[in-house]
Amino acid sequence: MSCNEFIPSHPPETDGVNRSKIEFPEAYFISDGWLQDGPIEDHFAGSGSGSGSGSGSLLIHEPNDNRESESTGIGGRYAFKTKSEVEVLDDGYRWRKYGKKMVKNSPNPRNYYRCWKEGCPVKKRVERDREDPSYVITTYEGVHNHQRAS
DNA sequence: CGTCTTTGACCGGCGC
DNA sequence: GCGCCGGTCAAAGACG
Repeated sequence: MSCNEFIPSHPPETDGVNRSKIEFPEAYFISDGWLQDGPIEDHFAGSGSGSGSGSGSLLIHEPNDNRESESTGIGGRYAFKTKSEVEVLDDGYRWRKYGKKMVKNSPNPRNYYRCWKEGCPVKKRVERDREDPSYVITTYEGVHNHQRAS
């Protein structure tokens, strides 16, 4: 509960644009890679290591522009690696923690959050970096169906 | 009193 | 067919 500058409650609505830029101290975005057991570091290493650490901005990349998922209820997936101590920051959306799970790949537990709003298919998954506890990997799934309500 | 958090257990899916 | 893992839900408890 110290540095709570900003938290991407959800990726910016990319209307036709599958690319957005957000001000962030230090964060990396995972594209289609997705968070799985292993490739995580690979993606981070490739995205951050190559362009240098902490450039100052976060580049959001939309893996698939197919909105077909709407039928299923899921919009898209977004993963962020941020240097933060807190995962739950109220930036306009409320998140309700609905589960904690220990992943074999990480000595740290994984937290599951869901949009507090009813009818909001948005889900959030937060996990601490395996080698950098100071870093948190936040994964957003879906798009908000309602306006930001606080 | 209300709200939100936390833990455990359960279920489903997938792999071998 | 069985095992494993991830994911979700529920209830209780704690705190403000």
